[in-house]
Amino acid sequence: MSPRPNPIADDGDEFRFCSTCAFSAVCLAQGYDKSALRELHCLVEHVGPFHDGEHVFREGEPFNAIAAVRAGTVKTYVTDPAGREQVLGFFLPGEVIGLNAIHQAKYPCNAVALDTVTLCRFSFPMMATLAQRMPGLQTLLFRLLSQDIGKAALLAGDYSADERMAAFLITFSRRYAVRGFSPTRFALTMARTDIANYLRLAAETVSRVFRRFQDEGLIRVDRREVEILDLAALEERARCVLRE
Amino acid sequence: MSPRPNPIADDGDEFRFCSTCAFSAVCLAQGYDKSALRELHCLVEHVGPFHDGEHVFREGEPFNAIAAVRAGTVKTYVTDPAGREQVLGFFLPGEVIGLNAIHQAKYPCNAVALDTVTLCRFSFPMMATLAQRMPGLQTLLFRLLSQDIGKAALLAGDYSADERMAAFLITFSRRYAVRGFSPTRFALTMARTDIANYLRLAAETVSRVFRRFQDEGLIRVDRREVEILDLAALEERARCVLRE
DNA sequence: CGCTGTATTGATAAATATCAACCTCAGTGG
DNA sequence: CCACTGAGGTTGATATTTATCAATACAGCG
Repeated sequence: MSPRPNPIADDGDEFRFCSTCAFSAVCLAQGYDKSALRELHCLVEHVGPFHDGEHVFREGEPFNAIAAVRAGTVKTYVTDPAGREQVLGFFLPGEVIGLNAIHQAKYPCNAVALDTVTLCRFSFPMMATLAQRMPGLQTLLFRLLSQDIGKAALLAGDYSADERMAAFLITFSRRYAVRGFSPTRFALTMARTDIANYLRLAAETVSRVFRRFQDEGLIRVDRREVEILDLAALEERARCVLRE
Repeated sequence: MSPRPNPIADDGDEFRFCSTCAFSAVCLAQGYDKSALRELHCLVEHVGPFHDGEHVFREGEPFNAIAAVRAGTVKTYVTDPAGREQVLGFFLPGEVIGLNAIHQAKYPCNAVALDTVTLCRFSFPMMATLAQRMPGLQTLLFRLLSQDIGKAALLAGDYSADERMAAFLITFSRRYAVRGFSPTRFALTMARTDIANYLRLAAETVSRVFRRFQDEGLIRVDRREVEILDLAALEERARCVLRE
């Protein structure tokens, strides 16, 4: 799919989580004993791989588990009654999908693999029960949920195509950086149409903004490979979206 | 402020929550005994009134409590580095504000009263602790948080001015209806500029769409009073946003 | 009454979408 | 090995939506 290997979280084992996983810090940081650790591990089920285009879940399916992306990229989207697709988000290794399904007890959107995806699936009912006894886990869940409210609101604002594109690139840069990958050089795993749809732009506009950014020396784009040449300048453009 | 009295939730007492409050159902539905009920009540602090334009909290302030709106309307918004305001949402009686602050332990946005607002404030740390022993409360919190992720994503999509305005009116209609008020006749408590900003439109566009809807017989608008004349037709226009 | 802030209306401008053509690359199969 | 093919991407010309600017209306209030 992409010219360089996809970022992949290192696999966990019986006593360690995958290092990039959102849940990895819970036990250790809180100083839980081995039995609590093991209990949490019991909830984890490694699933996949899902291949490019395969669905992880579909809108309306009963919800029973959230999942941390272990490798690959997941796209979530909905389709309106007229069949128009609306991309809701992209999820990289270490990020959690399915949190928006708790409310209705069924998935409110579709989730599809953009490349080869593996997941760590956690039974949500069991996790909630365990969270009763593990304040740290409960706190983590509250935080993850709260964080997603903010994320969803980020790009909802009224910003120009340039501002949204810059913010898009910066968030990916940072999300890769957190997981130990280069913040200035990465491969976008999604098509231009997906980026466009996510940012409420036409695919042609995405092309044009990429070109403009390249002509201005901000980035270098080759197919889906992106190199950020002037991170500071790009951040400056994204400032109003990211509010810094 | 508005020509008719604002919707107000009936006050709770030591043993009952305000009837429209999101938290009212927790105890009774779960069959908790009086002591648990009293514990939850101990967390509640009635605050306000806040008057039109007064801030309930401001961006960056330390977070320690979520609050259910008891009366009035709260607007949340952020301002970007250039000083441009971005309205994030409006909160009616029974709805909960502050959920997006858990993540960073400080409020990520401003909250301001649009009319006379009273709140029931709940200490979040205490609530989280109590939720350890009350599965129903934990579940409610998870649900409220999850729900807000979806709400934030609703209007983030790429829809026309008409579609967004229709969806805006329909959601208010339904939210009032849930609280026992007329779904077809209500007063908008916010200015046109706020509606416009929230929907990523110019205030002039809001005026024009209102006029068009009125000319088409969908609604009747007089200042901030709205009457929905053809609910079905309006819902039809909002369908793609609400996905029904 | 006249002021002030909010809302409406009309004319024009700007941003972005749409349409159409073309390019490029990775497969694919002769 | 190489032409064919098709999906994804780019580019240019034009259309459309919505914003912006400017003027006016209108209610609320001292």
